Amino acid sequence: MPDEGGLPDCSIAGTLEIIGDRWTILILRDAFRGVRRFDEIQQDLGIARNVLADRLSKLVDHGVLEKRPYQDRPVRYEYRLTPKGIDLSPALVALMRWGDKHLAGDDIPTVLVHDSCGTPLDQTFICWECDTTVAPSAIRSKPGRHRHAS
Amino acid sequence: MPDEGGLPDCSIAGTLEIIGDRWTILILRDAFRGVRRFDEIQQDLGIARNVLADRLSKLVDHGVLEKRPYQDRPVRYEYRLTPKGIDLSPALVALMRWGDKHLAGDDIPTVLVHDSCGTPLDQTFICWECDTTVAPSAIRSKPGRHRHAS
DNA sequence: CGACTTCGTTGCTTTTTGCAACTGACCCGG
DNA sequence: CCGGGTCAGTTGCAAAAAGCAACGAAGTCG
Repeated sequence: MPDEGGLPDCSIAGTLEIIGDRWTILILRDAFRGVRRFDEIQQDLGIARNVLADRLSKLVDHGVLEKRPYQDRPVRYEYRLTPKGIDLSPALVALMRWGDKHLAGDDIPTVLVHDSCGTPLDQTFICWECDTTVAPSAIRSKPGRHRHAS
Repeated sequence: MPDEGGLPDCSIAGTLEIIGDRWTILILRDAFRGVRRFDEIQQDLGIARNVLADRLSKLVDHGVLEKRPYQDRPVRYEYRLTPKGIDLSPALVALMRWGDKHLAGDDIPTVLVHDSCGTPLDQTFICWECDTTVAPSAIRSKPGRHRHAS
């Protein structure tokens, strides 16, 4: 993707520069699921090996994944989510939930539940001031701190 | 992307088949921001015209966008989000928030606020049983193989 | 009529992917 | 110590997708 001329006017664009291609989000999903080794990921996704190598190294460069040895005798590496990577979970979950609602039909592959009580979770917006959940229609967007107008 | 054999084992994969390419999410972001006409989108994103035409028609095919005339005398069309498309907002917001936190530094381009009180919003998981927000670390995923009445 | 606008399509070039074979480091059994 | 196996990539080449610029259609305006 061509550089948009310095800082993106929208954080979505910036985020997509890092994870916005056909495979990267799937690689991250695997990382969340515990699929962390090169061959494992490759087989799970059916991604070309060279492309996988490229995506992994970019994710490491961006600090989303971390490459670390998981055994010594033959040194083998795995790719683990960093805290920065783990912070992507709401995004992955949002994509999953959209697929559940609009694509999956009868067969919802995975449900997220509250660890302690087992209840399926909801993902929402919250206004701490009003102490209430906020529907998408009640959201307004405001320009943030000092930046040239669009 | 090759069909993964009928049922994706994960709704993320299914969702990405529809919106998981370099431009589509940006097109949707524009739709949310009110950028809805062909030339407007094309200029805003710098996307190639043929690619834009292709993405728009695919989004219409999938029922995420809707093509409708916005004037008659010369018939002109715009692309509007359907309810299905609007349902993607949590995903877009999650991507935006990640960019805000990890990429933008001091300079947060856009802030989402509660329409009625102006307070910045939070995006969280909620357990209605416990009536509490749930941190990502307290989320467990469960296979959801069977019908979960809609 | 010719110029201008909006929304694309067509043809061609460049970039990115996909594929399969190959390297290299290490282990193990015989 | 030799051949086979595993894991983590790399290399070279073909195929698919994206980028670019020019062209067209359908309508309005002057």
